[in-house]
Amino acid sequence: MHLSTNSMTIGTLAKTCDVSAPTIRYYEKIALLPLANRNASDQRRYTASDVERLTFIRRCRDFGFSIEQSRDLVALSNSTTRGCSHSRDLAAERVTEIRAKVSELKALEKSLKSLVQKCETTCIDGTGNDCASFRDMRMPA
Amino acid sequence: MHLSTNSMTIGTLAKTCDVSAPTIRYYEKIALLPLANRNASDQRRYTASDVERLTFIRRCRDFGFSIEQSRDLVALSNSTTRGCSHSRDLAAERVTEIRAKVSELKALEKSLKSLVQKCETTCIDGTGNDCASFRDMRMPA
DNA sequence: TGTACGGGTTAAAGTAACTTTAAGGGCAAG
DNA sequence: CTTGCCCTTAAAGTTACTTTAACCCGTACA
Repeated sequence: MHLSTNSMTIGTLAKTCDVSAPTIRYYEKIALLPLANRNASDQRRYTASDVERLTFIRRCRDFGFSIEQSRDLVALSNSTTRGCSHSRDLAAERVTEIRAKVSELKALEKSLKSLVQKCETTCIDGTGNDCASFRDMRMPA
Repeated sequence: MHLSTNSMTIGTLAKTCDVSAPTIRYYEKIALLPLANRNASDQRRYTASDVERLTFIRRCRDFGFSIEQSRDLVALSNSTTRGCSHSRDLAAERVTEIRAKVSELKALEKSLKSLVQKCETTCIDGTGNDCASFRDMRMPA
């Protein structure tokens, strides 16, 4: 596999940035990535700047930003005239959301653990109908 | 609103169990709920046992079980012959998944916070291109 | 009596963010 | 020369619903 940084195949770009080739085509279709250059056989060829852009997008997605938010962030990160304070604010918002999600999940973990606990202490050999956990889960608010 | 527990409308069931009416119809379509009884005007009518079943499903979903897992759990919870150990195991698995998700999110929170931090200390008034955070995010692995 | 309102009904399309499938072309190695 | 891997496209599938369009029904009010 020849990986001259100046004309990577989609497969190479995919491996380099750790996304799938269909996802790259999908990103192109929704214009998150620009239309790729093509070689004589009409195959997409990519360069180092594509690696950078896709890596940036991948990071955004890893950070939990939506496609549309990632699109904004790409635009902001390429802007020479606008500051990055908007991006900073977006990131700060994400931090808040993530904190909320973490507490939510912790509460959920606790509930589930007590469900398991109850199941273990009250109905190890019982039937579903007798299971205390199930009984409680069928009770409306 | 007459809410004789013996013939609730879909709207009443929805409110009681805190799910939307379209969702109830959807659950019926995918056979997570049985075909509802109809009144003379062909409208769905529900009873207390429907409230129990839907509440149970709602709980499963709140616990983060997929529709298919919830379907299993409903079947298990209604079984008179099979124990609930399988459900207990499913719940225990969820706990593990949730723990992993929590650590993941915490790590993410940390990264994002340092991103915000960097942005604040190095480029409050800079352009996107100069922003240290952006620069780093474009660097492949 | 008429009509406006707040329910209910259906099927179908939209959503996010891809993944999977089908059906095919190109090219290098064995 | 054929096997195998990579590439191409468009379209359908996925999850768990939500939204929309177009309609029916019973009742409360003027």
